[in-house]
Amino acid sequence: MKNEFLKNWDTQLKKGLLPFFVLQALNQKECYGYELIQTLKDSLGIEVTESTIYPLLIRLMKEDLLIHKWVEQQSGIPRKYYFITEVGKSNLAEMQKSIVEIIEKIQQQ
Amino acid sequence: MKNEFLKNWDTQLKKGLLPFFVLQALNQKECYGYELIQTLKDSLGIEVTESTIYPLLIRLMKEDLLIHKWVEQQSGIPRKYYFITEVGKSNLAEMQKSIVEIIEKIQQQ
DNA sequence: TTTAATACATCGTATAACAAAGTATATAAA
DNA sequence: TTTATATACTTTGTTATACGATGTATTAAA
Repeated sequence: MKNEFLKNWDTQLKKGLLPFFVLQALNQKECYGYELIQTLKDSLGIEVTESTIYPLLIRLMKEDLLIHKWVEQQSGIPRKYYFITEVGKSNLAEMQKSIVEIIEKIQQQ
Repeated sequence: MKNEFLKNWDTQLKKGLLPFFVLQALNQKECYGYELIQTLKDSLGIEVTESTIYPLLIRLMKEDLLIHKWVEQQSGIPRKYYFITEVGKSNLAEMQKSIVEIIEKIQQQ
């Protein structure tokens, strides 16, 4: 079991990595919010709650990195699908560069 | 020049990585606060201000990951040297494991 | 004598994850 | 039938932490 310090640290680390992982995921395939939570968990082992993901998606839309489209379902609640924009793609590319640099710094020490 | 989104993202990423880099640096060699700012910049290219590093060091001491010792100088202001504790070392080891896992996740996609 | 570098400290602000609570639909179990 | 569970989106309040701004003090160089 992780101690308080490590749990807290994990949370802070997530603050930086989550926007990157979300843009990365949406760059590969459009998703709706609830689906994204599953995707992050299944493919990356990253656990996020709805109260984290929905405000984040709203923020990324305000920054013009994402757009959304409501899609009605034959049954059940409509889904809000998110798509990465060109702005989103260029920002993601910058983020990838930064991440690669940081990884190199971590590995070279 | 980075846009607002990316500058902000850099800051958030730092929130997670900084405690790791600080512990890592102090694990290699004890430092005083002002020296640590130079070390982080010179060896990792990470720019932090005093209003970031001093509260962080205080926090890591409260968590028992660090201890400090004042060292008087022949001339000038006394220096507060920080040393990593056993608790600090074990937490750093956990952080290293997490970081390695995250790097693997980033690289495998 | 004034500027800059060294060295430590603190206050206020902004950002963002997350718990908690809420709304709504659909299905399976009791 | 009622209840629980899963799906799907939203918002409010709390908490953690980087950082700008500001302050104190010492020393050396311009």
